[in-house]
Amino acid sequence: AGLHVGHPLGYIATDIYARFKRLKGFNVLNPMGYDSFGLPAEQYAIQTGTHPAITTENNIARYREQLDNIGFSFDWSREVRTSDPSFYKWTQWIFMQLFNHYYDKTADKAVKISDLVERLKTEGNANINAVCDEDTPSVSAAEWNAWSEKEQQLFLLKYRLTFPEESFVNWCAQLGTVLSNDEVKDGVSERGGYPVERKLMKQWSMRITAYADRLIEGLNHVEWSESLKEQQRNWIGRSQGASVKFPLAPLTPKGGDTQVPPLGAEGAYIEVFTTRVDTIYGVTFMVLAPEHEYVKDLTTKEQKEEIEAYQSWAASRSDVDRMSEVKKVTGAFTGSYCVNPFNGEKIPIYIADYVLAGYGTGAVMAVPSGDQRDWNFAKHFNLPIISILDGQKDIETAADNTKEGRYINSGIINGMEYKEATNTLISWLEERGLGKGKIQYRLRNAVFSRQRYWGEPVPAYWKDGVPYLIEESELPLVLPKIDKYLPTETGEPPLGRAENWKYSPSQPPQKGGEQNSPALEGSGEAYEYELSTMPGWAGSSWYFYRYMDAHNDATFASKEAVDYWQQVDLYVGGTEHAVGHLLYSRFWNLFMYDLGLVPHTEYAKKLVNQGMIQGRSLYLKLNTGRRLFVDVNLADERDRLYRDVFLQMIEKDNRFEGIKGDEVGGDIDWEKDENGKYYTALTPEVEKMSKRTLNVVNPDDVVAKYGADCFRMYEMFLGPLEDSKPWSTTGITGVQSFLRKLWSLFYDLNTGKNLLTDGEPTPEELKVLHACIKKVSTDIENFSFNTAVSGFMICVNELKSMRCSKRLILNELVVLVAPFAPFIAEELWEALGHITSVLDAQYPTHNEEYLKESEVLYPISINGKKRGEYTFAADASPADIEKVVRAMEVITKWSEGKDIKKVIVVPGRMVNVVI
RNA sequence: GCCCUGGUGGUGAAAUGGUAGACACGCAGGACUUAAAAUCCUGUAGGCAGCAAUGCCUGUGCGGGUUCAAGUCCCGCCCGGGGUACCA
Repeated sequence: AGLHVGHPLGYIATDIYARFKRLKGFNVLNPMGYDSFGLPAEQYAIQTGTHPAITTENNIARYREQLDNIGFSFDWSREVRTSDPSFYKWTQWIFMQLFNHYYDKTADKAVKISDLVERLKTEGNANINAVCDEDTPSVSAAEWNAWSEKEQQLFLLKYRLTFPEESFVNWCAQLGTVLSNDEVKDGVSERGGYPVERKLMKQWSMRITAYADRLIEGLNHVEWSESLKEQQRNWIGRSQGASVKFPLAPLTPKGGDTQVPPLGAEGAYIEVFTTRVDTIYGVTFMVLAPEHEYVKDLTTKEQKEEIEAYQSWAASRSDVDRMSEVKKVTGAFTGSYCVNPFNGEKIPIYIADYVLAGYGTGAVMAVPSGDQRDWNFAKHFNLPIISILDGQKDIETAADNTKEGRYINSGIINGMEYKEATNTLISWLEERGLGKGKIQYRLRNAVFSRQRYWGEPVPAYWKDGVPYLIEESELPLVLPKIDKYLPTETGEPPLGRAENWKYSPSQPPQKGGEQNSPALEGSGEAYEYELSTMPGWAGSSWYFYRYMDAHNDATFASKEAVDYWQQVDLYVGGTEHAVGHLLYSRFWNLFMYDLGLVPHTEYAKKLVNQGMIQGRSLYLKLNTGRRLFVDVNLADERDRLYRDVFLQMIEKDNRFEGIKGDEVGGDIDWEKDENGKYYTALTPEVEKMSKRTLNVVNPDDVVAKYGADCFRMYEMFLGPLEDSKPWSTTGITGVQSFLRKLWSLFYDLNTGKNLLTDGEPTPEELKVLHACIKKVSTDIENFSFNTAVSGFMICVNELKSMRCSKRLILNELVVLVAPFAPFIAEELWEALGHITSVLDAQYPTHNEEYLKESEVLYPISINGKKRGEYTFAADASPADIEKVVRAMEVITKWSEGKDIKKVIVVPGRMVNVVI
């Protein structure tokens, strides 16, 4: 449907900034491109059979028209499209690099997998300190060398930065794709409302967790909003603590009849993760998640009924339920016990849904004296609460999570303070193999497969159950043609429909243009390509580098180009990308940095989150209680819908089928206006602009009515860029009349006569101009565009009241306005007699001399010596001056021997002396 | 619950710790006009006093505090928006 007025907000801001910097003499790269893979075009293809590439092409043409209408200074020669093979060639290339590297913790960077292979050959993996799968076994050089090719390759997958693995996904059979948690609402897909099931699938995964620490650390070096950085930190969720094994007390009697060997046997244990191992002597019970795998075997006969009832109740509760009932304590006793390894205390084991199966080990050691949730639980189930710190408050009324004080009732750490105690306990655990210091992250590896058509093909094929990459020289691996954009009958992704979608080492795929792989005539081996495609975030994770060298066919961007442009100085986008795109792209950037491909650990120096422009939608409330959105353009300015308009509308709109609106007394209450015409009052609501709510405002319409300059300035004038605000044109006349006033400095609006004069500017005129230069420049640098617009208004109003049409003044003013209102600036620039474009002008700098407030300077004598000058406002009254002079006498007396740097006097206030 | 944000006129909003409400909308009054539109001018936080110029008082969600001086900084609350994971 095209862009709405909310979309250009950020583009206008960056365009103003780009033009401003260009006028200041910088070489500015202000690009635009399209992240053009994705589900909408694919859904449309499924419905209509139109190839997504065609839909994409049409939409881009539409966007381009709208963008051109607003006067952006984008460098279109650098335009990128993520769905273009010449672009995704490099997305695939980066994927291959990820496959060919692993994360070496000692070097703290990505290292070639071939280096790993060399080491495995000679020393096995005993000394390899790398990020890898949890279940990676140790292997000696001899074992490695004895392995088959397949065994070796499967082993290497445990290290590669991208690798296939079996994982649970939200599978929606009707959409034929995997959905994110976000796309699933109440067990059905958000789009279409189809059922969603948990299904185990082989998915490509990205080992982003390898970069968790560096992703956190890097946040300290970028100018991003605190809230955004905080969101990323929380998403990565680093917590430092320890894992502790609690041996199980002998089971008496055993409840379940399944056999999980470790349970009840010698050495069986429950492992927990804790950030407060120092409180371990305060542990009085253990809580497992209801879904914990041990629960069944831990439950005694007597408790079986209660536990099972609790488990099924917990399973029925949604996350929303769990969160809204934070204060209600629930749980059940399993009947079993474990043992505190430090003091041998017998600890009862409970289950409760405040412990989540998906985080840590799904088990918590409960310390009611130090944790409020544990405390509530202990009170509810009448469990003991032991104080373990002498600094702790009264633990009979509430828990106290302090770390202050010395430990009591705490065995080997009695008398110690926090740090020493923690270290002592961890060493104790590590010596006995009962636990260790551990850092836990919330961040999970990122699933990198989509069972869709409209995405980048993964440049890999399968041979004997092992994935191999195609040759780099064979890139791009172009999407094949398929007959329908749906999964195959056997449940394979859409690419499974492509004919001859196979890799043949002897006959590599042809390059350029959409095609299937060559027909595999006669001889030669052929292997199945990977059938899933890459997710939407693949192309968007590195595209900013492509702008630097958009047409390079030899590399993603030449070294010269990357060295020249370095990094993104200013990145404007919405907060919705906080933990998706903005995290993945930082991850890829760090990886590319490790490979020496890019010069910075962070690719975006400054990031600004623009707010959302919301729409005002209108509801029609029917007498039946139904609420229907009505196109905002059909209502009048008082939000009234007239009956004649309504009757026309319902003919075209099938949502109104069966609704009686053509007579009084039908489903709608009609009222008569002053002229006797029937209308009904609509109810307004503010929300996101969307097709569904029929509240979309097209920038083309605003531009047609007020002009692009006015539209640009008004969007800026609405308020701070970061704020969300509803769209409304009520104030646009203010900007419109500003532009008219600006014009009227050059031409008489009635006669069209040129008013320009050649006189020398007066000090007053210079002051007005230079105040404007100063204000507007600093406002742009601070991204305060709304106040910059105010600055223009003040300036023009003052020049107008001075009747100043002097070329020397207006010349500068036009350049100042040019970033905001490029069209009118160009015309006025020409009116001033310039033959070049205003784009080639130089941005003026202000001169403080012209901004001085006063004419009267009073020397101030301190300790008998002249120490400086004091400036009075020009309109200061003699009485005020006298007051100050008297004050200065007092100061002089008081300041003997002190070094006075500055004296500030505010009328009606105290005198401020800076020493 | 936790994290991040924000709370200022009728409205959108301004204010490096220094005369709160710039600028704009809206509204009211006036000028021009046969009239209207357009345009221009004046006024516009609240209260009290005054014929008036003007003067005084109160005001930035609530309660405290720091400071010569607080919308701004600190502490404790209340409410809105965004995020989230009851994360041990």
